[in-house]
Amino acid sequence: MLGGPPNPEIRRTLKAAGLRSTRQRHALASVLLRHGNRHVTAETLHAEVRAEGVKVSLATVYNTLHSFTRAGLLRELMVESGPSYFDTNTTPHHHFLDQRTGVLTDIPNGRLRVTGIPSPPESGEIAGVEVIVRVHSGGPE
Amino acid sequence: MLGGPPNPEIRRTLKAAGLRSTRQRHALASVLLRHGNRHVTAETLHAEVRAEGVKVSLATVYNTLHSFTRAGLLRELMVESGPSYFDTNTTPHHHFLDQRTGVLTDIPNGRLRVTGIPSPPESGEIAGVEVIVRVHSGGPE
DNA sequence: GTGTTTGCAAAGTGTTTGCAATTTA
DNA sequence: TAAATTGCAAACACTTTGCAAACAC
Repeated sequence: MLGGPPNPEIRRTLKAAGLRSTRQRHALASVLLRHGNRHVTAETLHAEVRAEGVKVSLATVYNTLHSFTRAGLLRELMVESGPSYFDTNTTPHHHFLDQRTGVLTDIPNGRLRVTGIPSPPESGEIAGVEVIVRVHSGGPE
Repeated sequence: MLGGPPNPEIRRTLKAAGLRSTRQRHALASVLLRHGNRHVTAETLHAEVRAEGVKVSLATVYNTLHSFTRAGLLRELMVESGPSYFDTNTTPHHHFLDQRTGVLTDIPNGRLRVTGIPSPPESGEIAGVEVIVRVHSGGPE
């Protein structure tokens, strides 16, 4: 399903990000951007492209995830110990973290507000605010 | 400064937490609880007790940090890739993270509010809300 | 004395890196 | 063909673990 000819739209996306369109990057971008918002780790993404028959090394998956992040195509989330997550939703938003399953879910940018932030120490500027709402779901009955 | 006789208050704290008062745990607790709120990693704490002349292995520091966390004496923060931080302030509060220096600072429990959290997926219950305010400070002139 | 804790070294995870071979533009 | 990218294996940072010796109660 992925060995075919390059998709011109993905090629354009990579170009626009200043990245050469290689077979590996194309396959990764294609999987990442195929559905809506996703939270992947290097391992899960690697498994996914390989399952489609594309040969990519794990090191390349790491490199590519970072390139994509630098290019603004992804956002990196360091939520727990364990692997980093990469979020295909790069707009400002926050997350639910299910403590039992480890699953991350977007909190849609909407009603959630953080107010009353005091001014930062060291005369610094606020670069971003991240909210994690830890949830414990009741497990399967 | 730390090789002396055990401090009875620290012994009591450990006892109350259901932990035997060993030389190592006593030294670690003593350093941790000496000043106000602190953010330590296993490495920084290890260096600190050893600088006081107490011999403790790094493995024991890790074990002890987790015991203390389980006992409610510390709170673990996983803020970035890199090492875990342990916070001696176990009351609900949030943090500034200086992106340049990596330094964590408490946001005192006060005006900061998170409002408009939608109900969690999977009929889960909210177990906690964590806010990280990323700050970029202007570096030393 | 008995069960707990320690320290070491080894193993484990997740990630990065050096570098030769390959590929892209 | 020049510059970028890949893949491998080795290195890396942080953390956990197995187990014998040491220790607290």
